[in-house]
Order: sequence, then C-alpha cells, then structure tokens
Amino acid sequence: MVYWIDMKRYNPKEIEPKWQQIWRETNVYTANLASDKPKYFAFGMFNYPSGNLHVGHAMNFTISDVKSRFKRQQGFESYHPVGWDSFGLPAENYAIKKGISPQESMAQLIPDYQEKYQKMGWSDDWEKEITTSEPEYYKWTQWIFVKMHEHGLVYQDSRWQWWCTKCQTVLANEQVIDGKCWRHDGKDDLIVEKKEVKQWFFKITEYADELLEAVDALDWTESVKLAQKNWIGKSQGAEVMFEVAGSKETITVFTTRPDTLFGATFMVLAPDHALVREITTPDKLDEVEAYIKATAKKTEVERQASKEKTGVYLGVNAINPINGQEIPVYIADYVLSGYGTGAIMAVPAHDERDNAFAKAFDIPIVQVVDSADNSSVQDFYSGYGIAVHSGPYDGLTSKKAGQKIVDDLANKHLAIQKTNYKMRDWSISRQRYWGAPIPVVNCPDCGPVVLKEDQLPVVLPELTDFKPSGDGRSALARAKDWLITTCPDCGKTAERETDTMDTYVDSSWYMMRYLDPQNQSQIFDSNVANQWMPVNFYNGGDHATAHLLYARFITRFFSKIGLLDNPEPFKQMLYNGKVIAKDGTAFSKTLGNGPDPLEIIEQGYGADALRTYLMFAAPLELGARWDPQGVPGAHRFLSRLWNIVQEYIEAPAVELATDQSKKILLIVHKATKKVTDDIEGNRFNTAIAACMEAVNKLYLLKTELPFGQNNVWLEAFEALAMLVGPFAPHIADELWQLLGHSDSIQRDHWPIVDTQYLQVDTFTLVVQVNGKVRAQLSLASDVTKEQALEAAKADSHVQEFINGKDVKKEIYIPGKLVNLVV
RNA sequence: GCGGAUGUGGUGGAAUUGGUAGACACGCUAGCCUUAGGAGCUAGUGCCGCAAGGCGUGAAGGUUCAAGUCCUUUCAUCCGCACCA
Repeated sequence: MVYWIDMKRYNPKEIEPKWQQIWRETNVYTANLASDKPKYFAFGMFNYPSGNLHVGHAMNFTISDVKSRFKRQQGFESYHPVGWDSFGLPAENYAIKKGISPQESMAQLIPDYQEKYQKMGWSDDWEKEITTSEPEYYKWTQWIFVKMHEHGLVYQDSRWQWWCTKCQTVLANEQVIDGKCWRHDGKDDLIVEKKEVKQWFFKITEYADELLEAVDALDWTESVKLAQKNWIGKSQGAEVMFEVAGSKETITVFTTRPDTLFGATFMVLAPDHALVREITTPDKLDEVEAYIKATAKKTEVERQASKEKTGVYLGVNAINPINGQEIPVYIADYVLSGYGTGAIMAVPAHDERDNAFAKAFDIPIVQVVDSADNSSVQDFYSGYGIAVHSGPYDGLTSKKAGQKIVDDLANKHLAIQKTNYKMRDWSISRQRYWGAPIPVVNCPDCGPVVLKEDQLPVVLPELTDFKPSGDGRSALARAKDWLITTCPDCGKTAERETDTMDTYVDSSWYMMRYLDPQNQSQIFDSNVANQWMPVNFYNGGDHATAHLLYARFITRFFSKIGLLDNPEPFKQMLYNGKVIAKDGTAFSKTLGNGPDPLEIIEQGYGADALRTYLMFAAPLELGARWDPQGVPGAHRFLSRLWNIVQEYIEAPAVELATDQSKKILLIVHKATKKVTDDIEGNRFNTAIAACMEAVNKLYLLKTELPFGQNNVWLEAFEALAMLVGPFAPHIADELWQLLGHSDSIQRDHWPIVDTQYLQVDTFTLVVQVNGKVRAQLSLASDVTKEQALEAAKADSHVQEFINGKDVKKEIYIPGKLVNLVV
C-alpha cells in the first residue's frame, strides 16, 4: 500500500532524452525500403520551415507518427519520412526580415527544427531527409518541367493576374484572401490589383476529367473529396456564337442552359474581355474605359459585396442566332473573364443575377421555361420544365429543347457542345528569387528554349541582394553572371528565364523522392516506388484543394510516362482539424500566441503527455481546443500507469486462481481490441480512453486480487506498454525495459487479441417496463429467452410496475434487455 | 447566396444494426495521506426532488415496445466556395 513512497517517480525529463538517444544510435526508425515485410508509408503534409515549431505542427505530425508507430509495432516496415519544403515566399520574406539570405536562414531554421522534431519523439527516418531548396532535389523539380514540356503540357501565355506589390509577384487565385495577398492580409495591407503577366503554365486541365473521375474511389475525408470536385467544377453545356450587328466580330458564350436561348434578352461581357474595345461604339468608349478601370481596382470581394448590378452598354447589339433578334451588349463586373468564355447570354427570367441586372437597366424579361406542370419533382427543383415562347421548340422538355437548339445551331456552325471546367491551368511562374529556376533560356532568335535533361540542374546563384528587381522580374534579373548564357540551340548570347517555380511544384512530387532521396541519375527508382506508392496515410489541416490536386496531377503524369504504376499519390488522406484557442479563436502564427510545444516538454510534462493530450482531446477531424489543464491530465494518466508498473516490479510473487486471472485478462484483451480497432479507424481519442479505462480497472483489481509478480499481471502491463506506445513511445520503451526486456518495444511488439478472454459468464440484463428502466439483473450468458423473461417479471421492483396489469408485449433482445409493455 | 459539416452536463467529448444517454478526461466538492507537491489516494458530481419518482442529447412534430441515432419542419454555430453563366 505504501510502496509508492520508495518508488521512482515518473520523470519524462529523464527517460525521454534517454530513449531519443537510443533510438538515434540504433536507427530503429530507419526504414529498410527493400524489406520483405508488409510496408506502411505515412506522413503529415510537408513542413514549411518559416519560423518556430508550433502546436499545429505538433498536432499534424503526431497524427501520422501514431499511425506509423502502430504499424511498426504490428510488424510492418513502417516509413515515416521527414523533409523540408524550404523554397518559397515565406522563407524569403523571413530572410528579408532577418537581414540574411534564404540559404542562411534555412541553415539556421532546419537544425532547430531537427532538434525539436526529435524532442517531440517522432519516429522520423533522418537518413532519408530531403530539402527542396537543394540542387540535388530541385534538379528533379526542373526535370519535371522538361518532361512536361516534352509531353506538350507546358506553355507560355499572358494573363491578367493578381499582383501583390509587396511580394512583387503574381498570386494564384487561392492566394488572394479577402482581396488581399495571403501573406499580406493584415489591416494595413493593400488590396491587390491585377496586372498582365507573361508566365509558364502546366496544362492540368488536360487531366481534369480523370482527376475528377478518380475522386470517388479515394479513401479521403469526404469534405476534401467534395472540394476537389468543386475545384475541378465540370459542367456540360454549349458554346453559342452571337454575331455583332454591323460588325464582323462574333461573341462566343458558354451556357449550361441552351434551352433558354429564346429568353436571352441581352449579353454581358467581362470588363476585361478581349472584344470590348473592338466593338464599343466611339461615343461609349470613355464610359467603357472608366468602367474597366474601376473594375480593375475592385476586388472580387467588393464586386460581390454590392448586390446592385452595375454595367455599361457598349452601344452595339448582337444577334440572337436562334431568332435573329437584336439584343444589347453590356459589360458588367459580375461576369468574370476567368470562367467559360468571359461572356454570357443573359436570361433574366431564369437567372437571378441576370434578373437583377435586367431590372436595373430596364431590359425585357421573357419567360421561356414553364415549370408549373412538371412531371418530375427533380426537374422542378432544378429549374427545368417545358419550353414556352420558344418558337418551334415549344412543348419540349428543357433537356430536349436544349439538345435540339444546339443541334440546329451546330448545323449552321453557330453552336457546339462543350464541357467546361472551372479549374484553370496551373500557373507555375513566380517572379521570385527563392525557388527552382525554370529551366529555360530566352534566345533573341530561337525564342524560349527549354533545356535538356543533361543541362540540369540550373543552379540558383547565391545573391546578397535577393529582393525582387522591381521591374516585375525576380532578383535573378540582376545576377548578370548567371543571367547571360548561350542559347543551347544556336549558341548565340541569350538570357536565362528569371521566373522560378511555384513551390507547389516542389511539394507535388516529394513523396516519391522520399523513396529514393539520393538518386543522382533518376528522379527516383520506379521499382522501389512501386513497392511503396501510393502513400498509405497522409494528413494535414490545410491545402485541401490546390496541393492535393497538384500532387494528384503530377503523380498521374508520372504514371502516364511509365515511372509509376499507380496514378494516385495518397491512398488514405485524413483532413484533421486545427488546434484552436480555448475561446474558440484560431491561434495565429504571425502573433505567435499558441502554446509552445517545446516549452511544455521542458516544463517537465514531457513529449509523451503532450502527444497523448493532443490525440485525446477530440476526434482528429474536429481539431483540438487547447485546454491548459489537458497536458497535466495526460501526464497524470501516464504517471498512474508508471506507478502501477513500479509497484508491480517491487512486489513479491503471487499466485492467481483461474477466475482471478480471467478478470485481469478480460480487461487487457478488451482494451487491446478497442485500441487496435480505433487506431486503425483513426479514432485516437477513444483508443486513449480505452487505455485509461484499463489502467483504472487494474488499479481496482489490484486491491481485490493478489498483486505481485505473476505472468498474468506481467501480460497486462506488457500489453499496456505496447498499447500506449504509438502515443507515448518513451514511457512505453522504459516500461518495456523495466518489465525485463532488452529489446526496444518499437518494432514488432503489439499485443494479440485472444477472443477466449473476451467471453464472459454473466451479463447485465436491463429490464424496462414501457420503455423505462426498472431493474438491472445479472444473468448467466447462456440464459434462454424464457428464463430471462421469467427473471425479469420476478424482480420485486419490476413487480411494482406490472402487478395487476396485462403484459401486452414482451420484447427480448438477447444479451441486452427486456421490455415489458403493459 | 451555394455547398459541407456540427449542435449531448460547468468544459472537451463517449455512445455497432434504433436497445441502460453522459464512457474517458478536465473542472468542482468532501475525506484521507504526506517528503506540503504543478503532488498522491478514496468517494461524489446531468437537472428537479428529502424520497419515491420525474425530466433530460439546439427547438417543434412524427414513426416505434424503444429515438442522441430514423423521418418532417425549424433555429444556431463553424468551415469551404463564392455573381460559375
């Protein structure tokens, strides 16, 4: 009873560094990629080393670490890789802020992370570490550009793009948040503007259909799958040509509702549509120019904020091809140049936005779909119905009318069936220094020449001044020694491309490089990659769309060119929630107001308690609400486990009767089953709860049974050490050692469920009368229905409720309950 | 606006196919113990009620012997996307 007084207290500060050192020295986490064992490849989304290790990192990487450790303990060859997504704007901005070069800042940041990763107790394989900003890596990022080009998937084009004056770079749409640059979204930061920029594109749209079709089969968080589908945004429809009256020009629109063509009473072009200046009548030009200018300043947020529709009549009409009617042509900011053809036929009777515009500009509204007498409910809700006021098409269903209208116009070359995608090609150009140089030489005679594989890598020169050049080009424009080269085709003096690649390119193929990080002659060895791909488990709390889509695109490309068998990169993807503050607000990286994981560890709670709390706090998909009492609570649990094992070790040998052993083994095997199933199913919180419950029950049992050295008690504590291993690996190894083992628990040690110990002799039968619980009876497991009902009715308390009444119905659920209806 | 979730004690959250609502933990209360600690141990802790009992999973209906779970309506919060033609 008082053993604990002499016992060694649980001291993570002592055992955690000890095991971290042993793990390092014995390379337990070094994966043998050629192993014959079943393989498991798991990791969290690539770390961007832009500052400190925060609690979000702790959350993300512990999740994949738990999965990885679980499989490793189960006997898998488990590979939990580690690397740095070190190129990119945040790193460059950080370096500017610190007044050092990005190379130097990485040289400082990465070792700091390395140390902290080890203190978190993650089972990272440091032998295969990769860094995207090293030439050994980005040579192959450039190689992808070359290969993409070879396969016709690269082109150069000018586009209106979001432009951040602070970053001096183009922003992707997804990088514009609330009208501001994603990295400069503070109160004082300016709203970004649009600027026409020449840039390089990857033709991801060519893969749109297959990327879409493959989504359903993925074992991914459903909301992420949906986001993928919405991002691709496939829609079926038609392109219809409208001649401009008194001009040779034609306006092409995309519509999903060609059946409403008779209701098109005006047209709208996006303000930056190429035809606007061509067709506007001279008297309207000033007004149009002013509107274009005003729109360019506006953000999409501002455009949407105003419910009132604005626009300008161009002074010309277009001819509706279906009925020859002249309809006015406008520009309006509610039409976007980035979608479809950047022009619409407006049908105010059947589109809310068109309707608002028509009302504001006093344009006729013609109903052409009668949805009143719909036969199908589905049609009714989708706005479909029977064509009216549509000439020869009257009476047809919307679907048939649309089809016939397109067919008829197609015969006159005025329409064509068309599938449209919301997804646009991937702009990979960045006018930034800190990225992989795009492997192109711009020759005055030959134009842009893409380099050959043997001319790679194009090494990024180290610059002292790496701020953007200010002319829209990157700092590389100033590195004359590097910039000036000879054309590989004609040998004349030429300049290198000064754009660098989007970091999303770096992070879209790293999972394969993890499998062959030192390969000098190939991007990776396909034989090895095919053994390990797709990644078994991938998780993160960000980048639900772009990164995952790009990774899928690149992987699919590799598969097409014969580098990989499987076209999908991630078999399972868990989109985990974030760690948020107690008041429900987000921890801000910029404010740095989150709890510091290392501080918590150093305080004496240890990494095991931190990890256990994070995994216990909530289901992974929900994310954890940070509770300052949480880590102490987890520490308390680990202490209890520690103490009972200590007590066991110091106690003398005891004998246990069979029924006593069974009590212990029931607890252990029940917990083993629960923890095994729950980790498999990513329900870490209930897995940990099961461990806690088992420990609590063993504490109770130790007071009622002989407690001390005995194989059954030993089995119980060994099992618990193994079960907590994925969450609290240090204490697991320490307990394992204290229980007499000389090997590490980390590989091939996971308890097996023996179902014979799950059998119980008695169970609790719940007795309800009219659905209300009136008694709980302990009965033998093999009780018959008759016996159970008899016992239920015989209970004195139940008697009070059924006495003198007619039992009209008897419900019996074997092993669970009886419900008597009176 | 559209799409997706989520609503359960003071708090985070548990609850196979509908079958004991509140596991596990935090917090709180009381007691014990002591090397007085960031301890540890034991008991209690949904609400009302002395009790018997009643009420209780955002709200309102419904199906059922039985509903957190299924159906209908509705409210709130959060997250995506955003004038997508």
